[in-house]
Amino acid sequence: MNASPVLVWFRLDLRLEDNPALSAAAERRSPVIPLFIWAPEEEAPWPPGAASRWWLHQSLKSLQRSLVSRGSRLILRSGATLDTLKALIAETGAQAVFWNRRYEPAVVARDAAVKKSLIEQGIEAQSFNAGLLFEPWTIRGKSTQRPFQVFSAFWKACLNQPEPAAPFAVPKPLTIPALWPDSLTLGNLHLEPRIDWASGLRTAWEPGECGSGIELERFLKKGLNEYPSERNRPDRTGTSRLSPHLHFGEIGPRKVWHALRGSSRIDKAEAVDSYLRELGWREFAYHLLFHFPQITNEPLRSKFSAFPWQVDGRLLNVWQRGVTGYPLVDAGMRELWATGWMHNRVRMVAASFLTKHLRINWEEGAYWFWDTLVDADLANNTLGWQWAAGCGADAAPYFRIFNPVRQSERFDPKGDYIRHWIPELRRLNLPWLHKPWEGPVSILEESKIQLGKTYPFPVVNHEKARQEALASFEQMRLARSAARA
DNA sequence: TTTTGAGTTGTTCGA
DNA sequence: GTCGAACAACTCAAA
Repeated sequence: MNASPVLVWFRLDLRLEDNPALSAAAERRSPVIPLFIWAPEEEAPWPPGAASRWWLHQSLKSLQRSLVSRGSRLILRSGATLDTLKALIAETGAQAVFWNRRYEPAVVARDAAVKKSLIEQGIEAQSFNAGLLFEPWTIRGKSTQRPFQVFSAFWKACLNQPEPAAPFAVPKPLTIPALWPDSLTLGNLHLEPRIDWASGLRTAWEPGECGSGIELERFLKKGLNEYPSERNRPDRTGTSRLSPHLHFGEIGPRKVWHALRGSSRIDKAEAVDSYLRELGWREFAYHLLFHFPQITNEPLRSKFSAFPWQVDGRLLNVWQRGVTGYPLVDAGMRELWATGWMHNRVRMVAASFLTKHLRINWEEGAYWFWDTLVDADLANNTLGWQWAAGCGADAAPYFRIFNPVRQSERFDPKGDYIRHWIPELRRLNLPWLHKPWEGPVSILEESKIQLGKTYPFPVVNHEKARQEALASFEQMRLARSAARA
C-alpha cells in the first residue's frame, strides 16, 4: 500500500460523482482523507449568509452519509485554512492536497496563497475544475483577445469550444487511512440557526447529491419540454430548481449538460438550447467575476458611481419584509423569506423595484439576497443585481423599468402565486388582485381587505417613481458629460 | 485604427 | 385587443 494519504479538500463541490479532485485522489490508490474546513472569515466581505449556512449543514450531512456508507469519513475542521491543512499534514503524514477550484476573488487569493505555501513545503497541491463548463480564462474575444462583456458573443465563443467532458463516475471504494485524524461534529460548526426558522426551507428542499439527482430527473421528465415558456411562470414549477444544488456543487454543470444533450425524452431541441443558455449565463457570471473581480462591490460601468441612490432604511425594510403594496413584489419577497428561493422572473421584478422605483443601491439588494437565498452565489448574485440596476454587463437599458402590475398580469395571470404568498389577499378577485388600491370599495370589503391595515397601500406610485428614475438617469448622464468636458 | 452592426428577460403610446 | 415604433446613447466585438 502506498503509505502517504491524500487530503481531498471539499468546498463547493459537495458530491462524489463528477468530482475530479476526489477521482484523482482515488486513482492514486493512496489512502484518501476527505476534509471540509469552515473558515467563513476568509471569504469576507461575502461570508456565507444564514440561508446558505443552513443549506451547507444539510449538504455536509448528506456528503458525510455517502462517504460513511462507503467506509470512509468526512473530517470537519474550522479555523484558518492554511494552518488547518498544515496541522492535518503533520498529523496524517499526507503528501498531497487536492481540491476543486472556486472563483470568488477572496477565495482565489486565499487558494493561491495556500497552494504556494504547500508547494514550498514540498507538498503536492493540485486543483481541478468541477464547477464550470468553460474555465474563465479559456474564453476570449477572437480579435481582441480580451474577456467578454456581452453575453451573446461570450456564449457563441463557448459553443465553438470543444464540448465539455463527460462527467467522472463515482470513484471506486476509497482506500482508508491507517488512522483517522480527529474531526469536529457537524453541530460544532454552528451552521444551523439557533432559533429554528428553517421549516419552510426544509419543506421546499432536499439538499445533497441525492436530492439534486431527484430534482434533475423531475426537470427532465416534467419540466424541460415546456421550459421556454413555463420558465417565466412563478405560479408553476417551470424551472429546474437546480440553482442551490449547482451552487454547492452537489451536481455539476457537466452532468446537467450531458443529461440534457443525451436525453431521449426531450422532443424539442429548442428547449435544450434554452436551458443550456441559462447555464451559459452562469458561466458568463463566473467569467465576469474572474476577470473583473471588483464588481462584487462596484458597478462594472463606472459612470454609475455617480448615480443618485436614495438612502432610506424604512423603504429598504418595507421591501425586505414584502410590504410594498405591490402584490407581485411582496409575494416574491415573502417566498424568499419562507423558502430561501425566489422565482427568477420575480427576482427581476423585485430587483427592478428596489433599484428603480425605490432607487436604493443595488448593493443593498445584493446583501439581502446573499443572506436569504439558499442559492446565494457571488457570481450570479452580482451579475443579476448589476443587470437589474443597469450598471452591469449587457444590462437593461435605462428606460426598461418593469411595471410590477403589468408583470403580475402577464406572468401570474390567475393570481395563484400572489394568493399563495399573500394570504390576506386571497379572497380578492382579478383584476384587482394585481392592484388592490384600484379595487372598488365594495369589492375590497367583500374580500375582507382594509388597505393600510390588512395590506399596505403602495409605498410609491408607479408612474411617479418611473419618471423619477428616468430623471435620475438623466442626472447621472449630465454629471458625466460635465465631468468629461 | 477605424468602421460597422448589435445588444436577455420592457413599457407606453398611438394607430 | 393587437401591433409597431419610440424610448438614447453608449460600448462592445468583429471585420
